[in-house]
Amino acid sequence: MVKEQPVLQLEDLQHELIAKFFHGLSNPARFKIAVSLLESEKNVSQLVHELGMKQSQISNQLACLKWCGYVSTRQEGKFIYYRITDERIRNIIELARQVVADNAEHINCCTRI
Amino acid sequence: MVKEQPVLQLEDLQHELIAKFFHGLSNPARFKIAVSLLESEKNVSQLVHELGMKQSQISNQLACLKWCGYVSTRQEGKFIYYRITDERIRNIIELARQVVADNAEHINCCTRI
DNA sequence: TTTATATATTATAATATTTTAATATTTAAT
DNA sequence: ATTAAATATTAAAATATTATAATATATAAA
Repeated sequence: MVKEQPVLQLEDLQHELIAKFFHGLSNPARFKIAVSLLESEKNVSQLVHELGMKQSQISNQLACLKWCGYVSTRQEGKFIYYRITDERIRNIIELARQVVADNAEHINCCTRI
Repeated sequence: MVKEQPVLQLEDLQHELIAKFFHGLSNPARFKIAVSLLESEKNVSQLVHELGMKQSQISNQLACLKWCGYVSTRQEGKFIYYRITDERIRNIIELARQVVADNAEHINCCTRI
């Protein structure tokens, strides 16, 4: 009666982690940064210009993505280049793109999210 | 000079839709509901008991998931059964589970998300 | 060693999301 | 027709997230 509790808690924790993982990709700014970095590694200034967002937002969202392991960095002089750490991110985004393509209207008009 | 603008805007919109799609799975309650429904279709009461959440939360999150096309329903008397609409959701979650398994520490300790 | 440029950090105001309680609606059984 | 059970909706308080401006830090060039 008590024995299964720890397993359930672990599973619960795992689910919360995965939800948190999705949360990383759930913000439009972060998502666009991730998609852009899938193309090639880029430094902060390049992202600022390409995406037209404020530098502080790009930096903040990059910090978030890095902290969660989505992206890694390398320094080259003054510049810091960001790249996608795990190529499986590409697969996940591609799958999501397909699902969304078939459900765009639904998702677009949803006002509860 | 002006010609490419609409394409960029469309792509931007598409990215926002995909981010919104991820947002659907980014809430622990919604994510646990989705995972549970992958196992089999379930009615609201069953989810309430299984997940130990308030009925109004389950209903609200189900409405959200339904609105966005993640789940569909069928009625059987007083009961409304929910099921996952698109099996590709399963693949996306499975991929995410793998990535998270290799990055659990990172994601877990992330305080910026 | 100043200065300029690139990036990071912090604080905060604005906004969005989540949870909950209360209430409404729907359906089936009495 | 009433009642009870299942589900949905609403509104509001609590909480979390986001965007921005201001500031700090780090690096390289002058």
